[in-house]
Amino acid sequence: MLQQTTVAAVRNYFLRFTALWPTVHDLAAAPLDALLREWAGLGYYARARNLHACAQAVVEQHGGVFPNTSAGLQTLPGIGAYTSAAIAAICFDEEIAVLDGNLDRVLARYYALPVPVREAKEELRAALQLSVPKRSGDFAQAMMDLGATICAPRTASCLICPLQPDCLGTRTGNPTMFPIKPVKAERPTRRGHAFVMTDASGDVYLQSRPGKGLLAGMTEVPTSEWSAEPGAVMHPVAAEWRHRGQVVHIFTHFRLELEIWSAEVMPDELENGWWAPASALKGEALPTLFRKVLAQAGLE
DNA sequence: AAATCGGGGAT
DNA sequence: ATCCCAGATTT
Repeated sequence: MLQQTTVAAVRNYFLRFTALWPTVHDLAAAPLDALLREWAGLGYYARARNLHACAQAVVEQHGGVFPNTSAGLQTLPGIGAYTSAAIAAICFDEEIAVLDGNLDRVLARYYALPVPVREAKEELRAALQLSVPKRSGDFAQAMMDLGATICAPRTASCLICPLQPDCLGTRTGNPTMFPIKPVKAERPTRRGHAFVMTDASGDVYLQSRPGKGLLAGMTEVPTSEWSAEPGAVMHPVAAEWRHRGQVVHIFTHFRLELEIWSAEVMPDELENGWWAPASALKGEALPTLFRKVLAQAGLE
């Protein structure tokens, strides 16, 4: 859950998940749909699929016991270079370097790294590995906390930093210029229409998104294609459509502007999805985008 | 190597 | 408005 996500955002999700599924066996036995519903709103939904696949791999291929080495852990779905090293160091005292986003920044400053971190990741890892002590888990967490507090993204409190006086970034007089950021492509805008349909009793028409790609497997209301130029409105069924304004949503690599339409329709004209009472929307696997859409249409 | 994949808190 | 978060996987 914490991959690219702050503790504040994760907190309640973690508490909910561990209450619902206290053991790896519980998680492996749960239906994926249940995980996606509980994950809704947290983002990066591939993580929920990976978590489920990981639990099943641990149960089915490792007898319900996690591997106790970084190499073994990294074979599991969703557990990559950082997470495998973090678990191995913190849980099993493996003397391995743990690099998260904080360490990228701390090390880029410490070495006054003249290139973006991505171009020197393995060199940084090798350099940090030389400093890993016996208490590797404590060291990993201490270094991450140093990055989160003293060597923070916009503020470098060099006067109280224990890495002095060796930090080359501090010696440059401008440590916060590191890490050097790669030139970022500007975020394009995509536009489309979203259609919120209710039946005579007020139930809302929902459907599932495809199993791959953006918001894979999550719940949505029907939309048009999303494209650079706003297409003409093609309502899914004939009805008295009302324009309910616009929803703007920012994804990692594009900005989305959806025109919101609502109407009461005849239920038998729709087939692929299902009808949900407004009171049940809370429990659906609706990502934040579609919760915004429903709110804009006057539901939720 | 580059692109994909969410959402929100801090500034 | 911008940055970036206890990154992983696919292309």
